[in-house]
Amino acid sequence: MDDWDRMTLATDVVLMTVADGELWVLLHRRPHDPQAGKWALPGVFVAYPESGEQAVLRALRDKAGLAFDGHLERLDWSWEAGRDPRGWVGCVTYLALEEPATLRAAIGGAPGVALARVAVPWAGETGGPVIVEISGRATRPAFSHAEIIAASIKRLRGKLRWTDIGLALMPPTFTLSALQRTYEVVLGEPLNRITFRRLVRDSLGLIEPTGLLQEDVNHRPAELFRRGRNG
Amino acid sequence: MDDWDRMTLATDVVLMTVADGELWVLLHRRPHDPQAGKWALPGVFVAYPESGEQAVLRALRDKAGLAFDGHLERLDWSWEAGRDPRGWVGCVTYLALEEPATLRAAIGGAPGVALARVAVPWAGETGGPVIVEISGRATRPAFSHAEIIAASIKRLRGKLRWTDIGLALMPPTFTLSALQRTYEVVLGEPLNRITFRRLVRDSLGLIEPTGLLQEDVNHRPAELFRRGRNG
DNA sequence: ACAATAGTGTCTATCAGACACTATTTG
DNA sequence: CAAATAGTGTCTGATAGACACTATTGT
Repeated sequence: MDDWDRMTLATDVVLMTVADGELWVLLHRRPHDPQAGKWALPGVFVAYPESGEQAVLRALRDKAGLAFDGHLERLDWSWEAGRDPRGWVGCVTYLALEEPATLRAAIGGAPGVALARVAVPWAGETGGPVIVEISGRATRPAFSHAEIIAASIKRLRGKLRWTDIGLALMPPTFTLSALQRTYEVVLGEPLNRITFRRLVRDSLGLIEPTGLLQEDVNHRPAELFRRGRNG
Repeated sequence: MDDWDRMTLATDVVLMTVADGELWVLLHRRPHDPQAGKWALPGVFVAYPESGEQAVLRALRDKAGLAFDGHLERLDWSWEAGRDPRGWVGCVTYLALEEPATLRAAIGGAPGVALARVAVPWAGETGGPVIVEISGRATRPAFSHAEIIAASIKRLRGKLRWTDIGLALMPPTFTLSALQRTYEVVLGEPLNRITFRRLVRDSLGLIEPTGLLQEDVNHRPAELFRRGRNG
C-alpha cells in the first residue's frame, strides 16, 4: 500500500438555524493561519479511526464550545490536486440543523464565535452566491466557505418539501404558523396557508397535537404540536 | 501534515445500460486477490494528482478494455475504520451510463468481462437488494458491490423524472416509444403513454424531431427524435 | 366592540390519466 | 381487409390555491 498516494481528510460543518425570519449560520474566527482572523465554518482534520460525524462533533466542541445533539447529514465532499500546497487534501462537508434557542444558549457570548445572517438572493433551487453578515456587516468567509453555505441552503430547500428535515429547526413544541414561517424563511417564498396546513396535518405521523395551547399571546392562542412518530 | 492520518482512495464504477427490456451492469472477473475469480465492478486506486473521473476512465480501460465516453457522475463516498486490514481506505463510487449498442461493440467478447442482468425486486425508490445474473445464472458480486449497484438504481430512478439522465441510455436517434420503454425498464413500472409523450415533448429542448421516420418495421413507422439543446 | 391571529368549508383552475378515436404502414 | 403500432382530441378525477367565513383570545 505504500506505493499509493494518500490523502489527508478535513471536515467543515454548516450549522444552520432559523430565527426572527432569517437564516443563520455558525461561524468562528480563525485563530491561526492559514487565513487567521477570518470568519470560517468550524472544521478539523479527521483522525483515524474516527468517523466523519465524530470529527464534526469534535470540531463543534473545539472551535465553538458546542455539545451538538441535532440533525447532522453529509453534504458533499471534494478533493482536488494542487489546491493545497501541503499535499493531497480532501474535504467532507456536513449540514447540521439546530433549533435557535438551544443554539443561542449553547454558544452564549463565547468570543470568536458568531451566528451570521445569511441572505439568499436566488429563488428555489437555482443556486448562486449568498451574502453573509455578522452584526449587520457583510463578511467574506474564509476559503470557499460561502459556496459551501450556499450549497447547504440548496440541499435544505430541496429536502424541505419531501422529508421531515424542517422539524430539526423547531423547538420541542410549536404552532403550525411558526412551522410555516420557518419553511417560508428557508424557501425564501410565502406558502399558501391552507395548503400548508393540509399537507402537514395529512402527513400522518409527521407531527402530533400536544393538546396544549399557546400562552401569553394577545390573540386567539394556537394549538401546540410536537414531532410525531415519523417526524 | 505528517502528524495526520492519511487515507488511500479507491474507486468503483457502476456502468449500466438498458437493452431488451432489462437492466445490465458491466462486471469483470477479478484476476487477483482479494476475492480473485469473483465478478466485480471495475475499480482502481486513485493516483495523485488524477481526479476521480480520470481514475474511473482508467479503470474502465484497464479492467474492461473500454474507452468510455458517456454519462458519468459521482454516486457516493464512504470510508470506515477497520474495514480494510491494510489501513485507512476510502471508496468513491461513480455511476456511468451508456447506450447498449456502443457498449456491446466496445466490450465485444473480451474474456473476463460481462454484462450482467440486474433484477430489481423493489418498487420506486424503496431500495433493497438486487439480483445479479451472468448468463442466466445468479451471481454474488465481490465485496459489497451488489449494494452499490442497488444504490445506483435508486439514484437513476430518482433522477429519471427530474433530469435528462435517461437520454444517456438512448442511441443517437430513437422513437418516443423506445424512450418510454427505457424509462419503464429503469423505473420497473409501466408509464401512461399520453402523459409520457406530453411531458417529454413539452420539456422544450429536451429532445428534438429529426424529421426522419423509422424504417424496416411492419407497422406504421414512428418519428425519430434526437437529444435537443437541453438534453 | 375591535384588533389580531387561528382555523375551516367550499369553489375553482390545473393537470395527470383514461378512453376512444384516427393514421399509417406491412402482409 | 386485418394486424400492429403511432399519434391525438376530449373527458374525468384528484388536488393545490383562493375566498369567505367562523372562532377565540386580549385590550
